Amino acid sequence: MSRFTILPDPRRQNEARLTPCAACEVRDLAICGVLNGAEIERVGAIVSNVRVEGGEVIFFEGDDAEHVFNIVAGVVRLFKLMPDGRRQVTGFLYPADFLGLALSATYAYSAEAVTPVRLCRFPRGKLERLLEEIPRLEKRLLGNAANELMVAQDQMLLLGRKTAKERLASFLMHLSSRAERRGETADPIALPMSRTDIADYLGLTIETVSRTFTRLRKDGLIDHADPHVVHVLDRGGLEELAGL
Amino acid sequence: MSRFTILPDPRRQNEARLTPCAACEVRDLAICGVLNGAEIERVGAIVSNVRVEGGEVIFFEGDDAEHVFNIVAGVVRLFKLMPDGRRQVTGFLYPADFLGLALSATYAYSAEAVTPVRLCRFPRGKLERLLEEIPRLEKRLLGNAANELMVAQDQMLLLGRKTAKERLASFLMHLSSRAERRGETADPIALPMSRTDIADYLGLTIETVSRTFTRLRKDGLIDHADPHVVHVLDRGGLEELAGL
DNA sequence: GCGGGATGTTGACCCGAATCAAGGTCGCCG
DNA sequence: CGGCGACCTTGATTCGGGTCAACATCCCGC
Repeated sequence: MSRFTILPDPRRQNEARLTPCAACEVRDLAICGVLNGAEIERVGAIVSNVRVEGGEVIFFEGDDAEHVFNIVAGVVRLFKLMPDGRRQVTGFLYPADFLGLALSATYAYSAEAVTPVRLCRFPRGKLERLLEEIPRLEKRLLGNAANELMVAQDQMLLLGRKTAKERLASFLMHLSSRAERRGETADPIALPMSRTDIADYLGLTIETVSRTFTRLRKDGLIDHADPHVVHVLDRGGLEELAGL
Repeated sequence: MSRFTILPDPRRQNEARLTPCAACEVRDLAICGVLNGAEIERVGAIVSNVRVEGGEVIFFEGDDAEHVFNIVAGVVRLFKLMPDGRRQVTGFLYPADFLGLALSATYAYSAEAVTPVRLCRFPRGKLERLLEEIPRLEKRLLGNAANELMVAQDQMLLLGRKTAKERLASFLMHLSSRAERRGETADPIALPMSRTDIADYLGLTIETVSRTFTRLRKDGLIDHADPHVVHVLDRGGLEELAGL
């Protein structure tokens, strides 16, 4: 019934208790980065560690929003579905990203693991109580939300007004600069998601995504032997196309 | 140089001081709805009343984000521009809506008045200090942001996956239910914005918007003698089309 | 009341991306 | 190691919405 496995190995649970949030590998980048030692312990007391296999559901649009999450490792896709199956991917989340903020009682979108994922899970009620006591954390969440809104507006511009080539260039530049911000390499861009995911994110079909990759390659802007690794050959040209 | 006129008539300024935020006509619907008497006075001490003519700029993307605003009366459009002039309208704001939340030092989008507008203007720094002292207000802003994010995701689905007919139906249902929430009539839907605005909001051209209005009319879903007033003939059909 | 600009509608045609269809590549399991 | 299924690429054709163009309507100022 459960959609994820709480780490079942007692040794691991123990390990989680011994090296909790204080030693979290994404702490500084995540919302927890604003917390001091005493505060981080309080957070540690309410979180669970959760694993989800690639392709598995984390939650569905309409589910009771009982938890919020921080991504510790792996990549997650968020999406909305129409009754006839049309899908719009609204975002890809990476380690340190926050997931599940909902005003209403239910989630407004679905979340699935793209790769195997490790999540830090907060019961919503307990987190809300913690927010009362740590205004700095609430401020951090507000900053987060403002940032997500900015990204969402960029995405609306992309979906409403850009051509297929511009969309793909924007997507690649976006991934590249995010990787850089996380301290990873900006040049060979890793694409953990499938062509279908990319298409549903960019408002295109898989065929158009594939053809557009080929066009960018023929134009000398990128190179890719492996469909999931893209080498940037002409960053300036890509940025130009992306509209930056 | 200034893009707006602070009420110049001393009688009015006086009036504003005598009947300030406490008597604000949109107070309950706006973020100020969470404030008590003493708090609202503190807000009243930092706001200015501002008027903007229809078609005038409120701020441009890239401007220093010195103020945030509450809309008291009128309709505002938010949009992003590409270097070649392509425009994406990211939202229409109505009385009681909050405007200008920005994490960065500059606005991430432009705002213009669609109709003549009255704004309540907060210097950003002063509001931030107020937020420190009134956590309830910050919580309200967070709720606001979460809500805007939900709307933004719906809009991404619209822009990425819906047909022209579905987009227009979604738009009309959206306006209608917002009007209802503000206590206005849900049936004759007022469209204060131009076809160009609607097109740039829905990721279409004005011609397609116009043709699609005609199609909805021929399908018996709506009626409109005046292009800025739409009568709903078949709400169920529109909702179905909109995907609800 | 009349002329002109802004806004909206309609028609003819075109084009970029969708659809339909066929292979290609890779990895996994028997 | 061979076959099957998932995923990606490429080609041929179609189609929804864009572009270009003409015209209608309204409003505003003179």
